[in-house]
Amino acid sequence: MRAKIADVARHARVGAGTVSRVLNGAKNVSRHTRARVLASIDELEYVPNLVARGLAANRTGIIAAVVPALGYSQHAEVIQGITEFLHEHGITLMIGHSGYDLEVEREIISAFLARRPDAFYITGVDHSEATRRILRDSGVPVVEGGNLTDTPIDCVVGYSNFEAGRQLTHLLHERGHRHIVHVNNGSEVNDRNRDRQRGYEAACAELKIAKKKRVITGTNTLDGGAQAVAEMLALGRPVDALQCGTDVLAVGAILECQRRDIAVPGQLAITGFDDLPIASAIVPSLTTVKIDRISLGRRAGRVLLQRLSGEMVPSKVVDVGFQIVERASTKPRAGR
Amino acid sequence: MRAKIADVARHARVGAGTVSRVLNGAKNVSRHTRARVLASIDELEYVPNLVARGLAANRTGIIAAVVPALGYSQHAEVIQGITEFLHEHGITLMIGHSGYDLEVEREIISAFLARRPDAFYITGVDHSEATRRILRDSGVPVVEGGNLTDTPIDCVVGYSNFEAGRQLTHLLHERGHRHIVHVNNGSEVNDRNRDRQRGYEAACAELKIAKKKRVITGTNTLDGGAQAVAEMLALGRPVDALQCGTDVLAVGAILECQRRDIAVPGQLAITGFDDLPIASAIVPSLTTVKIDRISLGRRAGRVLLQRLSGEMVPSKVVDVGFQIVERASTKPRAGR
DNA sequence: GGCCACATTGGAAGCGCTTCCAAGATTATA
DNA sequence: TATAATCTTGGAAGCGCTTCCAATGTGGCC
Repeated sequence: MRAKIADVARHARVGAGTVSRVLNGAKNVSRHTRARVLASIDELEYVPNLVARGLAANRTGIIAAVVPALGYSQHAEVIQGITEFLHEHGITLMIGHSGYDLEVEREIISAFLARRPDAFYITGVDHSEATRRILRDSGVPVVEGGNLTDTPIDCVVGYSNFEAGRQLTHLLHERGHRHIVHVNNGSEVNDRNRDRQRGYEAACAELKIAKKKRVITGTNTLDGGAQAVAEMLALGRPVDALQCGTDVLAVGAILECQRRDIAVPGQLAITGFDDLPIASAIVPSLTTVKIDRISLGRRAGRVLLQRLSGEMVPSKVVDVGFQIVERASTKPRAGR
Repeated sequence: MRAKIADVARHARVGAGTVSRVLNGAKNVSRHTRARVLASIDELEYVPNLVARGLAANRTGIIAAVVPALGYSQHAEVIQGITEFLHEHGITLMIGHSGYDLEVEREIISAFLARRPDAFYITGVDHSEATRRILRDSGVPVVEGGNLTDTPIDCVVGYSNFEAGRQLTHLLHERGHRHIVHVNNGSEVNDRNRDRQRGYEAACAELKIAKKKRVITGTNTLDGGAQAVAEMLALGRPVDALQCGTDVLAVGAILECQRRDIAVPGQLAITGFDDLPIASAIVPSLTTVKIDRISLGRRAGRVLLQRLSGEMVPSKVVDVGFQIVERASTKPRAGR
């Protein structure tokens, strides 16, 4: 049988309360007693039962995270950042994925709540009213991640997808493009992609360039990107730039252009979003938006920790910024 | 305040034990009582506290998973599969990553054990002796995933990396290649990649083709694949095929060949491993090994569930198989 | 009608910990 | 040295649930 706190107490000839105090780093334990307790813990190979602690202390040391899908490295990286940071603080992550469905998201959050997590991380800033209410009522700190909003449930750590989309369009405009089509992933609509597109639309208005019918692809896949090229050609109007909502779409588009012998960026400039590893390796390399998601995750972890230690968070909204990386897929066309 | 079981009991005019029985689907509760309890649960919006249940029942309903890194979609997909399956059964996943470091893996497992998971999923079949001992001593069911072994800690769900590597080499041989170099990722050595390489070596021996010095790249990245091409050229011997340990390396190699104007598969055939989405989209499309990782995960979840319901598992070793997908990167060279 | 087997139920004990309170030990102060 | 203030400490209560045991109720059977 595993040793329990009473065994340690008996072995060290102290009360259970004292062992608990040693374990939790309370300062009012004499050096001598502490040493004896630590020795006993060592000898008995005692490992505290965190389930029991969770019940007694009403703190589980667990944080619940909900992402749309783990398979996309973007989300996985954020989770990795959060885990890395929190692990150092003895906190464990419980994970679920919603498949981009807000109703599923709500269900998962309800289910997680029964496990009494100390805090929640959820992806994005769009959630059903029920979700917002459940989370608010629970009184648990919540960090939303991956975008910005003025009305977070509690806190938000992200970057402005709107502004990034807007700046990309401006970049294309500066490079001489006037016929820019936006490619969005229709099947996995979410606030991040929606805001990127809104940024594009805002820029079009600012620049007074005609906003082309955007090409909606069925899925956020390489195939979707290829299909977008086909749809663009079918538009029957001149298009000189494709602003894709994700790198996956953009890479799919580049590869399709390779197959169709469309010169990139000569005939068609292409931009992505995410700076996946493939973005810098593909020929031509892809202009895109880079977000350091591991550090976004770590940052979210930090905020989570502050919130649950009761510390006041300096700001409800943490902007980790983004960086536009210009590469070959949008280089100005030589000799024009 | 949240309702607790005693509140429900009082409201339904029954004992707490009866409510518990209703909650846990015990059959010895009269229809009438059950209905009354359910009504009270509904009315009070009672949600059981799973932490307390975990302590009392000595079952937490949590399964711990340890992967090398979440950022690689392969692992994320397995996790997604496990989660999907287990969620339906009210089980939640606790997740950690080891960064391909067996010592870190041990630490994480120790830390997780304090949370009393009902079972463990861990990636791969290579673990430190300490890890194996800790897990054995804990008496918790363990599923190792992603490879096969005759000596699992408990159970294993995977496929034969050895056999896949071996068959790939045979395929290249059938297509007329005799100078095959294996590219492995040196920095993240793990049993899966090691076994793929061993399969290659076994095939070389069987086919009596000279085994070239394998090119070791520093990292499992696109850059690593590009570098492998450089190293291969520096070998100063004829090489007509590159058998890469992962799709990432293979794609990196294809892109480097594009830059260096090496015809694939004309001058050099290339194979990968994993069947990432990019494998079928890239030009030329990549011959690789496909594993349905989501269903591997679901399968692992099923075994986990069987193990912890005490059910006898038909076999300690579950082989989910793999599939070699031949694409353009190894098509026989025309006219020879 | 009496007895037994079985179904149903209430309630106490206990899961392993934290935390509060009160008591005892120690130190500072006069 | 006496007293107050402060540090340590043990131990009980309690976190919200499950589960066991005993008690009650129910019906069948002779």
